[in-house]
Amino acid sequence: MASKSSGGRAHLPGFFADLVRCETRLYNALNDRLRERHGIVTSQFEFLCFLRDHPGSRVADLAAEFAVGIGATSKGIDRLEKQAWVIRRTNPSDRRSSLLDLTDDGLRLVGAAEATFTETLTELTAGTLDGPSGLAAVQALSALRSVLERDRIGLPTG
Amino acid sequence: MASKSSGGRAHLPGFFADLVRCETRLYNALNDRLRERHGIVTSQFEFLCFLRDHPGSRVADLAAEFAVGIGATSKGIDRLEKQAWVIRRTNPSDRRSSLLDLTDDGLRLVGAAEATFTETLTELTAGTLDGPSGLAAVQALSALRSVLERDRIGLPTG
DNA sequence: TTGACTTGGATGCCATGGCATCTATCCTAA
DNA sequence: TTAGGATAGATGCCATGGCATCCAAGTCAA
Repeated sequence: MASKSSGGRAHLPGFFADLVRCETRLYNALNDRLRERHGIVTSQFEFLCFLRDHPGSRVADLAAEFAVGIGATSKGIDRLEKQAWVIRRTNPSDRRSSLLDLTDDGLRLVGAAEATFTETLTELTAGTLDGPSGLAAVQALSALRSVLERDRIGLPTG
Repeated sequence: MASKSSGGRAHLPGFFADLVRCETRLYNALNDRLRERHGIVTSQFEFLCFLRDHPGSRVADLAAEFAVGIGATSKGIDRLEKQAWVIRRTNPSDRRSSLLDLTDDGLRLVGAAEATFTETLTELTAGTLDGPSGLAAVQALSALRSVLERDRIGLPTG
């Protein structure tokens, strides 16, 4: 009662539980579909999308975007490169790093996978995010994400 | 334009990205705090909370709740049992399964960890979930979770 | 009762991520 | 120029989760 907005605080634990459960189940369901239709999983789809939208990124850029470790990111790119969806180009202005780009195959793949992704997500969330409350949810999560990124919250060590 | 509520559909991919990024970073940050102060990670905290609130649950109940595989759940309980925070009691009415309960140590642990958990979460989300828009977000995620659970979306195989 | 089938969950193998470590490269100051 | 430190990221070890498999126990029909 004494603190302002204490009404919101009270269900923070519930909010977190819902957040994690939604994420887990959507991620699992998208994994199934993407694997079945395109032979990739959601994390790979996200890497490919990012590289399409940010060509010439470095491993560290992906790691920061997705809040995963550098090592894991490097290994993830290894796997995408092994499939010839991504190429590492030596960075001409800093030979410690590489610049990452999609191959033509990678570009085709991400286009096809994106259709599956959007379609599946639409189907899974049908109805529940329409309307003003859904819009508010979308905006609130976006705001929360911005704050977490600004404060560099939850970045793994390496 | 032709479809109703198409305005919401358009940013579904963005919504998903924000959802996953928030989840990842909050989970990472909570892991750090809980590990440092109590020697557990967030997934263990969640298991312990569930067992406190649902004593006598079976492995399958936890698996369903958290949308993880039975095998992974069994191994997670192994680890909690090894620390003497949880005990398996043979189920008198079905000897294939065990009933799970917190020990006194487990009960003390979950109480202490809960304070850290709520405090950290409050700190990390400070401001962004207050107000009517935040409340709507909380409710929308809760509704989405209900639908995903009702339709058994995203449950792993084993 | 018993034999076929189902179910709960324990276990093993593999893939992935965190973290520590290592190397190559870059930067800075003397 | 070069020595000391910082940085990018590749690699190795370990922990965890998915999935397949296996076994014990339950169910049901004949």
